[in-house]
Amino acid sequence: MTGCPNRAFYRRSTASVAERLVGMKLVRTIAGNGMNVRLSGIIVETEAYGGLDDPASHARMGPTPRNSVMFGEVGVAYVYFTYGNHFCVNVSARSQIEPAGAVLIRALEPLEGIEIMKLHRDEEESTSLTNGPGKLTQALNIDSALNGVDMTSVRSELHIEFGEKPREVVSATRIGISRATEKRWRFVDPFSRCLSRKIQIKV
DNA sequence: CGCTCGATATTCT
DNA sequence: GAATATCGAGCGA
Repeated sequence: MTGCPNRAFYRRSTASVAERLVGMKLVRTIAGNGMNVRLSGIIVETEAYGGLDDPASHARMGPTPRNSVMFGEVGVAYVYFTYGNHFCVNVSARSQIEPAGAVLIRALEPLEGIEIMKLHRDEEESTSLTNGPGKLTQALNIDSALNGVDMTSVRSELHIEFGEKPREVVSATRIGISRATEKRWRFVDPFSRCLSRKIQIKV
C-alpha cells in the first residue's frame, strides 16, 4: 500500500482513527535547494480527543481560535503550542454525528532523515528522538505555521502515508490529563522501543 | 531510577 | 490567578 489515507479514512469515530493510525507514517517534507528533504517516522502512539462531551479535549468548550481545526474538515493538521515551550500535532478526525475531534500523535519510530532530526533535537539517541509529542514536533520542525494543512496529500509539507506493515495495537488510558482519565483512548504498539511511556502491565 | 521544579503561551475561572 | 494533551535539568537514593 502506498500513498495517503484519503478524506473518508478520517470520517469515522476519533478513537477508531487513532487506533488505525498506529503503524502509518508521519511525513514532513522540507523544500531544500532543488530537492525536498523527507523527515518521517512510523506512528507508534496516538490519543483520541473528542468534542463537547470529552472533558479532556480542547474542544470541550466549543470552537475557539486555537481549536477551530477540530471543528473543521477532517484529515487536517491541528498544531498547538502548550506549556509555553512545546508544539503538539494532531489530525482532525470524527464521525459525521460528532461536532469535533482530533488524534494527537504522541510518538514515532524515526525512519527517514534521522541525522537531520538529531540536529533539530540536539540528541544522538534514536529512541529518544521522537518518543513524545513535544519531541517529535521538534525533530520534524513542526510549528503553528503548519496548523490547517491537509494531511491527505503527498504534496503537503506535513502529511500521513500508509505504513509498510501492520503493527500490534493495544489501548491504554490517556496521559497528562486530569479529567475523563478512565477512557482508554491511548493506542500504542506495545513492542515499540520509542513510546513516550511504558505500557501498564495488567495484573 | 524517581521526584521536583522552571519555562511560559493560551485559555479558562 | 490557575491550569495545561510537555520536557529536561538537578538532586537524592
